[in-house]
Amino acid sequence: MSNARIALVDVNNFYVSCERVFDPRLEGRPVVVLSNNDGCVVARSAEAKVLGIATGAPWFQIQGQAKAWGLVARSSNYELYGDLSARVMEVVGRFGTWQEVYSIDESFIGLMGDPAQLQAAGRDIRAAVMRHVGVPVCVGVASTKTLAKFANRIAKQNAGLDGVCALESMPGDHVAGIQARVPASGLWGVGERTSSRLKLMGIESIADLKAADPALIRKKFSVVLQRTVLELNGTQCIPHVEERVDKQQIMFSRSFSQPVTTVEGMEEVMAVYAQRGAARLNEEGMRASAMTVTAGTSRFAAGEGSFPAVTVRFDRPTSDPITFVRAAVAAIRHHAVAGASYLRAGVLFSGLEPASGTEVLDIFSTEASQADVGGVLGNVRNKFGSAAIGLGIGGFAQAPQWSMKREHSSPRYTTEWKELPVVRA
DNA sequence: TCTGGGGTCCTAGGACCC
DNA sequence: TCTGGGGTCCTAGGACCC
Repeated sequence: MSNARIALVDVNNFYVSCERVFDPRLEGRPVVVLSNNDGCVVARSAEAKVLGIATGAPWFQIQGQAKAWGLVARSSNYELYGDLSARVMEVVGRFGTWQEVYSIDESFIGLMGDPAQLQAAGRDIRAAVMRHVGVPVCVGVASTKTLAKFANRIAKQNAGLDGVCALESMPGDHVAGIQARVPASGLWGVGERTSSRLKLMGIESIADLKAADPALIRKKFSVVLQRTVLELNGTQCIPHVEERVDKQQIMFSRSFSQPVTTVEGMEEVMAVYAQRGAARLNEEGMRASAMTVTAGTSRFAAGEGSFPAVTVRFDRPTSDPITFVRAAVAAIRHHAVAGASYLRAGVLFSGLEPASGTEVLDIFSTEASQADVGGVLGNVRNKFGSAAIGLGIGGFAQAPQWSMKREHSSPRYTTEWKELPVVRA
C-alpha cells in the first residue's frame, strides 16, 4: 500500500486570528467578527465560544452584554483576510506534493510517510505558518479527504494533540470509539437534512454510516453520500482539484443598512449592483450569457414577503455593464412590489466564458460603439477608488442611504498604503 | 429597529429530436 | 379504454460547504 496521504490544513477561527495578527491586545480576549452590515456573528474566538455565542447569532441580541463580557466585535475586513489567506496558502503549499485550496482558510495537500513522519510534518506546517504569517493552524492527516477532515476535527477538539492528528498514529479502537460517539452530522458533506433522514434508517453515528451498504445509500440518497461512505472506509472517491477551473457563477449580493420600499429605490439599487457585479465579471476576465436579478424582504418578518428572481438571457455572452444595468433595472421595475420592504438584492451571472480571444463584433449591436466600457470603468476604479466613477443613477458622489454599515472595521493593514500598521521602537 | 455572502455539485423533469 | 421509447440538453431547485 502506498504511503501517500492527504492532509487538511486550516486556520483556527480564521477571521479572528487575522484580526489578532495586527492587534495583539485581542489575544486571550473574547472576539467576534461580524458579517456585512454588522448583522450577525461569522467568526468567534475560543473565548467567545465559551461564552455560548453561536455562529450566526444576530449582533443586536448580543451587543448589550458585550461590555460586561469584555467582548470585542470587529466588522469583517475581507481585503485583510484575503491577503493573509494567500500568504498562508503559499506557506502550506511548500509542504505538499500537491495542493488544493478548498476555501479561504483551508487547503488539502498531499503528504508522504509513515504515521510518525506525518505527525512530524503536521507540526512543521504549524510552526512555519505561525512564523511566517502569525496565525494558528490545525492539521488532520488520513487516507481520504473525508477522513482528513475528520482527523482535523479531532486535532481541534483535543488540546493534548497540539493541533495535529495523523489518524493512523492513533490506536484503531480509539478511532472507532470516537466514530461510534460522534453523530454522522459531524462529517463533511452530511448536513441537517441528510442526517435526519439517516436517523430514520437507524444510522446515527459516523460508525453507523461507515458500516452502511454503499449501494443502498446511493439508491436512497445520492452518489454524494455514497462517496462519503466509501471514503470513511478508506477508498478515495473525491478527486483533487489542483487548479480551480474557471468559475461557473459570479455573484454580487448585499443586504441594505435600511429597507428600500419603492420601485424607484430598487431601480437605483440594481443600477449599482449590476455595475458591481459587472466589475467582478471584468476582474475575472469573463463574459456571461445570463444574469439573474434577485431581491428579498426579511426572512424573519411575518407574512409572505416578496422574493423576486428574474433571469435575463443575452443573445450572446457579454461583459458590457450598460447592457447589465439596463436589463437589471428593467427586470426589477417589472417584478418589485411597490411598498414591500426590501432588505437585500443581488445579481448572479451564469453561462460564463473567458472574455479574451474570440470576441465577435456585431455591427448591429449598440455594444460595438461602446467599446470596452467595463475595462475603462475598472481602470478608473483601480486608480481612484470604487466611488470614482459610475453609470447613470449608479454614479453617486456620496454613498446612498441604504449602503452597507461597517462600524467596527479594522484597517486594511496589508493592502492599502495609507493603512499600513505603524511600529514604534 | 436589527438575522451574511459566495460558491459547488447533483438530480429530476421538461423540451426537443429521431 | 388504449396514443413509443430512448437519448440529449438545459434549467430550477435541493443540499451542502465555509
